[in-house]
Amino acid sequence: MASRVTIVDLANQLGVSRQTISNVLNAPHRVKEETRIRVARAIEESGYRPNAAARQLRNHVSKNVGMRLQPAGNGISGTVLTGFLYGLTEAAHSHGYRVTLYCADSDEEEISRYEELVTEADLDGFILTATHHGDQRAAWLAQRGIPFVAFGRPWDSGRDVSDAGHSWVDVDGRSGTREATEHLIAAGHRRIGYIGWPNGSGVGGDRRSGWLEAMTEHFGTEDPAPLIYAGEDTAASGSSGAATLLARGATAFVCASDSLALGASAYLRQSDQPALASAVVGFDNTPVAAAVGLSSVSQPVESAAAEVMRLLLGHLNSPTAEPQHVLLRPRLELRDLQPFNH
Amino acid sequence: MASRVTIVDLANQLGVSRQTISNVLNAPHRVKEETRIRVARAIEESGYRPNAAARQLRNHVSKNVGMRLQPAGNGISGTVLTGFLYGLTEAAHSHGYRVTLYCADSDEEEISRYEELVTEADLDGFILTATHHGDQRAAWLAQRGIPFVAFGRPWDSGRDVSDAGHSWVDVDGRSGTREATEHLIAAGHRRIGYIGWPNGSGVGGDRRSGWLEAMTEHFGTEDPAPLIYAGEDTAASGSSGAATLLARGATAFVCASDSLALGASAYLRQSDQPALASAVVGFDNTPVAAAVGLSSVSQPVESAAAEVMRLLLGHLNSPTAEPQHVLLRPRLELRDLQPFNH
DNA sequence: GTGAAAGCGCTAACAC
DNA sequence: GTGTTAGCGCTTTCAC
Repeated sequence: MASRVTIVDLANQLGVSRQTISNVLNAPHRVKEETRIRVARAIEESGYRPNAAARQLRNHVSKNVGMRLQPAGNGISGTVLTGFLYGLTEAAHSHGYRVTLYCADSDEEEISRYEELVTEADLDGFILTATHHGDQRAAWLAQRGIPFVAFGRPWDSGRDVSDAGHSWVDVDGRSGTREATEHLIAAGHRRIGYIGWPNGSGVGGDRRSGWLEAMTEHFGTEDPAPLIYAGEDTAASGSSGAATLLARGATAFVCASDSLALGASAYLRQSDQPALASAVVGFDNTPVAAAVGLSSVSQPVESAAAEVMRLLLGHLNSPTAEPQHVLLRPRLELRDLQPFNH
Repeated sequence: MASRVTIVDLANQLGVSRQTISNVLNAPHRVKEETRIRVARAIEESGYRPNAAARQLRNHVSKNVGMRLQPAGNGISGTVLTGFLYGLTEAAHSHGYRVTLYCADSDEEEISRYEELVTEADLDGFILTATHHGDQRAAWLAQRGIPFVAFGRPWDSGRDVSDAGHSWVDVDGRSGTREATEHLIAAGHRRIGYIGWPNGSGVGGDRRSGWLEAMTEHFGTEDPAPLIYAGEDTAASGSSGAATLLARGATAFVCASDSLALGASAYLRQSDQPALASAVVGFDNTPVAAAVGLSSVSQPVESAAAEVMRLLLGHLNSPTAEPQHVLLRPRLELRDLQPFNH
């Protein structure tokens, strides 16, 4: 038991009222400079820390924000989530906030968790992932004036609904695949294939559109359809994609994920044009990409987290703040392909 | 603002004292059955939730446990961490606890974070990862009687120091590679190679020993050294390992990681014995393994988290509880190798 | 600019 | 068994 020093101890010790200590901390301008310095120094030396519970009881503010953790497989998980969470925790800390985690199996359950966390633990705000148009959670929170920011644009059956009435931060997948495509164009490629997922996923469509944009811009009139392959998110599907598109004359490949890219590059390495294996770009810059030396579009997850926190603070500090949207540019991580199958 | 109903509202409404309400919640045996039921029902109907801050202020107990998030690359991260965190959050919730995250760049910084989180936010306990012998953090916490449990045995320059004076939960890597090896033996293999990391890492040594044990047990007298390959944790290194060991007559491969296994299987597929590619087993069952259809040893991270929480609760409820150690068996996830490079 | 009073919502201790 | 008293540590009035 560290003997906790309270505001009263400090006040007695300094011969001032506890209110003065409180003011030094919360409203420094109301205190005479001289007193302020004397008190501040004493706080420093004594190791006094204002008790969060007492503050929370008084203010109904916990300096805590909540984020739901999805079971593996749903929404973001793995490396991207880890990086985001790390960034979020750091950003929160640097603003005097903490991050509380919670789980839920459905949106309904998440809402009852909100109810619990807000009334019981006074959580100040939330970070949402995987929002969609007409999201019950967003509506529930908005209706009660509980601040929140989404990581990820709200998608609705493949369409981006950026005009949603709430703040969000996202990574611009389109810009990422566009940059990847342009990199390949600059390297002399002209027939660049796109290996992705079937229509319907917002993220998938977004990533595809960057490739499409670059291709259209540079090689305007050609029909892009023959250079597109869509399948499930596995390496096997990536291989099939590479095989299919190679047969159609593709010499380079932009992929919607590292799994697809892994399969594509593996296929190419053992094809009759193994050099093309290094003309494959993946997405998300997962550890696989690093392990095999695959170029990949890297999401700036920590910056995204910092932005999320920044917007959330805006809402926390002024409840009437307008929703804001931030779209971050990913970075193309270029690597030399490791000759890992020979 | 949801109109919060407090213990006083409820007491007035029911015509009992607030203490009775409190008793129904915290010491039901002291309340007459009839009253208890009446109060319990009213609690249910009114949606009353005891305020955490008030409770915390009174009890110096926050019903919150803390866990440090490591920046990507250090210690566990990615899928394993995500799964563990999810399991931890669920387990905590089911016992009425919440999980608070924090960051630190070093052990020293983590300790100052403890100080802050304990005195300021009344965190009740902590989960440690990557503990080692003579860990400052463990000593600091133990000295102050702050409950904690480690995920991972304390390793000291490659040696397991299971006798550490604190509770831990870990996954038995040895048992995992042993099972993988025995699976391959049962499939008719005899010369089974091990592709791992250089000596020095506790986890690496642990995983290697399972293979060694199984080999020694089944093929006693043979010198295992020629069947071992050690390199960095990349697919390229896995390929080199497979090439080297294949030349020495290996027909199957147990790997310390999925990255290594990925490289090994890719190498084998394009070797003159492509069928051997399916005689490769990885470790950690990451998304790569799933994507390429690689068999892999899977850590029961959610059970590990549940166990961590169970031990932590033990310490939370009785501060004098003896340290306990739990070693969990991983599971061999068998997959049919996808022909992803053709 | 500083101090005094009051109360946030809860529970341990005690009295009834 | 149930009610009363007191106080956890803090901050927002309001006097001074």
